[in-house]
Amino acid sequence: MELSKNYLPGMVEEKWYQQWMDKGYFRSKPDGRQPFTVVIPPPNVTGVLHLGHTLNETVQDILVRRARMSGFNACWVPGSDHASIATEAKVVNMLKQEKGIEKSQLTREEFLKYAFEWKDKYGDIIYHQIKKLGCSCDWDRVTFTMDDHYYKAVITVFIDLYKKGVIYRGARMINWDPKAKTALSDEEVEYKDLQGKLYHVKYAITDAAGAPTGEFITIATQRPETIMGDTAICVNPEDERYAHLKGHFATVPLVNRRVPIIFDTYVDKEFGTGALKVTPAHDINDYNLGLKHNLEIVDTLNDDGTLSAAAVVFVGEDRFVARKKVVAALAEEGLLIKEQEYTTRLGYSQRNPDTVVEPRISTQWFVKMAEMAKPALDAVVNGDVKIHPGDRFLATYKYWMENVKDWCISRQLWWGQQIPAWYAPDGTFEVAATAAEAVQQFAARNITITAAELKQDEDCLDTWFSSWLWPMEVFNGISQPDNEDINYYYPTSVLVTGQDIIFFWVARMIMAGLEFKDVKPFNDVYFTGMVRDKQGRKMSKQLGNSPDLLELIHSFGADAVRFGIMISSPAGNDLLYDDASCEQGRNFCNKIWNALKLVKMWEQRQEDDSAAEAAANNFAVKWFESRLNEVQAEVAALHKDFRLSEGLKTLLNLIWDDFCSWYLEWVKPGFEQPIPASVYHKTVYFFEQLMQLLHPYMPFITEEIYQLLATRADDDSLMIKQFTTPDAPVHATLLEGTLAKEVITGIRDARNKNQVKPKETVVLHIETKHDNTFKQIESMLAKQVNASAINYVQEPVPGCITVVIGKDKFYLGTETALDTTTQKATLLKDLEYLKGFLVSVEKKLSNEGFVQKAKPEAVDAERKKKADAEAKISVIEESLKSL
RNA sequence: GGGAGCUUAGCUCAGCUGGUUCAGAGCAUCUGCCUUACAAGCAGAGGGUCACUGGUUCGAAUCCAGUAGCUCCCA
Repeated sequence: MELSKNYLPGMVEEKWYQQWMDKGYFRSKPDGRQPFTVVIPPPNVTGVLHLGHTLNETVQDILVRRARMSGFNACWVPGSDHASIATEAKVVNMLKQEKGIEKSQLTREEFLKYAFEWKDKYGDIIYHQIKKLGCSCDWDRVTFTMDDHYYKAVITVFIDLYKKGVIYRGARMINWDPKAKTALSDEEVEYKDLQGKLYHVKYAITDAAGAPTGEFITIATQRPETIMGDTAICVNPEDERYAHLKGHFATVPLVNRRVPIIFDTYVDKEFGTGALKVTPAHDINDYNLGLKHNLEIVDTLNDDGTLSAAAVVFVGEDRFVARKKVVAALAEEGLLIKEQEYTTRLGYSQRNPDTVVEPRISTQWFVKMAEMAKPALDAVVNGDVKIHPGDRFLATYKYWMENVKDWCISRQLWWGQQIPAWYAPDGTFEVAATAAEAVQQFAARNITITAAELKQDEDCLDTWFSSWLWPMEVFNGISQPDNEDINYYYPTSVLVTGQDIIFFWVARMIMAGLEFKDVKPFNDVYFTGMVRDKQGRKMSKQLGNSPDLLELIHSFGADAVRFGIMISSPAGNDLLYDDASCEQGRNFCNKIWNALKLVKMWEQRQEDDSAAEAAANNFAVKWFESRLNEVQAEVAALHKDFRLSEGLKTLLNLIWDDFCSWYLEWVKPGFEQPIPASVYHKTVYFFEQLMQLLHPYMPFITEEIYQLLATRADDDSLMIKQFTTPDAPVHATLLEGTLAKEVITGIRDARNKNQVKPKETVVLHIETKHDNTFKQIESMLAKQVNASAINYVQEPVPGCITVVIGKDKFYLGTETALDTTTQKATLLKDLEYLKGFLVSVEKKLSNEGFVQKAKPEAVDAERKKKADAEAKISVIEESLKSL
């Protein structure tokens, strides 16, 4: 069979993914084996996968594939998230731009139909991408957070928590997104530093009787447009400037409202003028002050961010337009004292990043968090749930858990699970799965009402209120408790996700798991870093620095992309993505492919082992076997610590350097020469082992090579081939291998430095006390340094290039005219280094503190180093003399 | 303002429980090679006061404290 010049990933990937699917290798069903369960962090159905997902999915696939090859019943559940607010915004936009339809023109049902169409389209794109990447998900288990059973589960959980008193409905200060016109949770608000202005405005004072005193009080505010909602002025009780104003009132400009002057230590005397305008409807701190001092609440904003009728002036104007107008009006009335530059922090909506969030009082549904937080905190603190890497995120997690506030879960949206609360015309309500059940519950309270008279709550639930059930409900753990799957697969093994959703998702999943199943949702959490471009910038559509995954796969191959993303991604650290690392992956594939071509060339050229060649090659085989065993153990250890990037690097070196550059060159027969059969079979075996180790990282090329190396049975696939336990490596052999490499490199360097042409052969004379060591590697040594003959000598050979490696000396007989100066320079440099080294060792040994206090092993080691260095020095000195 | 992390070669990063497996890898650079698997390659080479200042110790890139700069999270 003719093998192509370079590795061509396209066909190979298509072919193997289809075969794996056809064979059902991705599928998992409960059986006697131990499960290894991973649930995908469901991507939002808002768009396509980006490199962050690529990293995530690759990490999961590596873990899952390795587990599957290690005797576990591996199950990776794919799926997607309905992403309530984000998707609804996208659908609303799409309807407006593509069809000219406003959301307000549609009924809820009509809108949801469009939303589901959107979800089908983008869900499919996402799944297609995950497949192209080679992910071994169980596609029979695809779950969407709005599937019927999932919907039901969310409603069940809502009702359950409501009945337990954990969910409540009430008017609270919440974060309002005026663009999406919905409430948000605290976590959905992102703060940005901004240059703003502080306006100093004076309010006229009246006495207790209402008569103007002619005095003014000046306040400083960043938000003059909220003045119309002021219901008090507050000063610090210890502030002497204002002490005389006790019992007085102030007049709110523009609306002439008479408001009390109150005293509270909350106000910072030093800030601004020391006097604070209190607007309980539009600031969380003012709200709290208002509660404390029983202040009136005047809500001057509409839900779209325009001023409401309660504002009296500038009604209907947008809040930012109103600000300008208010400032102008105040200036006109002579009430604006000054404007001052001021750095402030504004909250923006996570999903509508241009929209400034308004603090607003609103009746919403909340989850009490404090109770649930406690066990979830303990689970992580006592190590029941282990976070990787290290404890880096423990402090953050702890802080959030200990200071957690109630979770606003209602959203004024349609795309999501509709809140199962049923209202009677008088406003009283019952929480129940259906209207019929609600009717019964009303009846139990002696209220007779029909289902038709009931109105279901219009709002839907926060997306995260469904996502937090993910590890359970993908196995129907809530909707059908105690089914076979949930009992077998739960808790899941490891969760792989970005550190940015530690609170949104990870923390809440732990709470939900403990609350509803009394069992943590996963044993380990592996946080990946954020993918940035090579300049360290976040990937964003605006910058256009986010590569398209399918295009990357198309130009480099899926394995190369997986390689590229993994090679530079230490756990938890951000990674700077560069196409160059995919190129490196592609080159690696090509290297492996070419090694295959070489080995396949030998297939027809095997000869009986009787030839002396077999024995001569014995060392290479022995050595690589040990190397392989050594690395196999190393990789296993790295995996245990989730150091996947290191694992890949280790395998890259093993394959490229040890296998291709050393081993294959050592066993390579001469041009069109035969190869001993035993060596050939060993080589194929090693190659298979290497492919198996690499398979979790680069599944396609490894399977392809495995299948091409030998004729395989129909059900023989690398994907499901089980790992065997490595033997212990032979230490002495490894050392001999290292020595062989050093000698070869040293001699090659000497050839280079002395400008011996690569094609010119040399005669190699070895002066050593260990002839046997070199005799077993003689033929490969000759091949590697292009020596026509090897002799053993006791004396320096005149007229040769002298090379000293360790305690052995090598003389290269060559036809090239010799220039001893370069040799001398090399030797002198080595000598200088060794002498310096010897001095430092001797210094250590003559230090009494060291000899007395250091561990005896350390002292022995130093003594050995000293002897070693001395021996090497004398060897070099001898050589120098003979030059 | 509170918390966490980072600072090692031109660049991106490894360096676990202090001691030649301790100063390493990959990219980039330089020098030779179109050697019959691979030029997307091969063979070599050069390059670092381990941010700074102290401390602990016989011994510090590694442990501790402080300083500076950067990043992230929270208010």
